[in-house]
Amino acid sequence: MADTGLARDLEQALGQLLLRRNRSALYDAVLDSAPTGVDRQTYPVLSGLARLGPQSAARLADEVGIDRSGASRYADRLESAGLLERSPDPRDRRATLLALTPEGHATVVKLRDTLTRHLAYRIADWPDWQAQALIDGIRLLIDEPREGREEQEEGVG
Amino acid sequence: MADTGLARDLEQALGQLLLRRNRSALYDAVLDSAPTGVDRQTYPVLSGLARLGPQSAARLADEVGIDRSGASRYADRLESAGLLERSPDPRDRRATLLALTPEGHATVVKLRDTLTRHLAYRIADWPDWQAQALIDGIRLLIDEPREGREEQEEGVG
DNA sequence: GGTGTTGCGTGCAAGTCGCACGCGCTTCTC
DNA sequence: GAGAAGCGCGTGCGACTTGCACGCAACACC
Repeated sequence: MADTGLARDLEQALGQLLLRRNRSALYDAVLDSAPTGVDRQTYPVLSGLARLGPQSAARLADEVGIDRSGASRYADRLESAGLLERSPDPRDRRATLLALTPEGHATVVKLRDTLTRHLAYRIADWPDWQAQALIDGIRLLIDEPREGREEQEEGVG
Repeated sequence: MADTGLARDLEQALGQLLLRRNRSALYDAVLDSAPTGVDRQTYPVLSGLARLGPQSAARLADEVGIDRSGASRYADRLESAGLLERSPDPRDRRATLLALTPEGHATVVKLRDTLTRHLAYRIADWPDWQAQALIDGIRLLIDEPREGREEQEEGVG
């Protein structure tokens, strides 16, 4: 069982990781070369949609952690960039389903591949167990806080 | 040596962790109960100052990853909240040193302790090696991108 | 059929972010 | 030493983001 010294170290490390500088270092280079319509704001929406599949704006906003209004606006951008399509939900004509177009899907795949390559380069010298432990640790860390939720689909787009 | 499958998993896990929702889950509860002047924007400045010791606004902004103007403005807030003091640098009268007041220092310590307690609770069931591997992994991940930099002081406030 | 609820998209105000400017100080050059 | 060039700081400003609140359309319940 982990003691408080470890917790303190983790707090420090996590704090560093979440600093804007380091978040940017991990993502900006990739996103700066992203196609029109994709940027720091819209990428999470795009990526979340790939993860969840066609979804309502509200559900998507909740997944990403932004306001519904933001999700709607960013969907506008992605839509005019041809990466996303709105279609009425056949089951509920109030609802609008947001779905990636083939181009949108291809974009997500390409961006993810680029990110993956960057990361692969960065962890190239690590032993496998170290990388695996990092992955497991992160997953443990972000799975727990979801105590309020039940459904836990993890479909990869 | 880590292969690309691991990199892909890591990309997915990291992406999730950096989502606004999860970042918020880790920090918002603590920051919402923070004293006047401390919020999502000013906390990194406060914390960075504790880490680096008295520093110029420019250096601090670089550390946190925001613009100098932002650092200056957030310093204003922290200053009027009594958590930070500006003093002219005796070596260079252009420069202004930002330094925590005793109250500021106490605030950082308190907030860090709270964060640490939250994390300790969250990792309570983990085996030590898992927590340690997560910490090491994060540190490896954020140390590498600093290739452009030389100095690497790690003083804890 | 009527009433309350839900999902959506937009208007709006507050806040954030980064560029660019002007001012004071330092450093360099002669 | 005196002038010029460079640097650090704080602020004005415009573009953008963010979340609340509203109105509209559609559903659900009685």
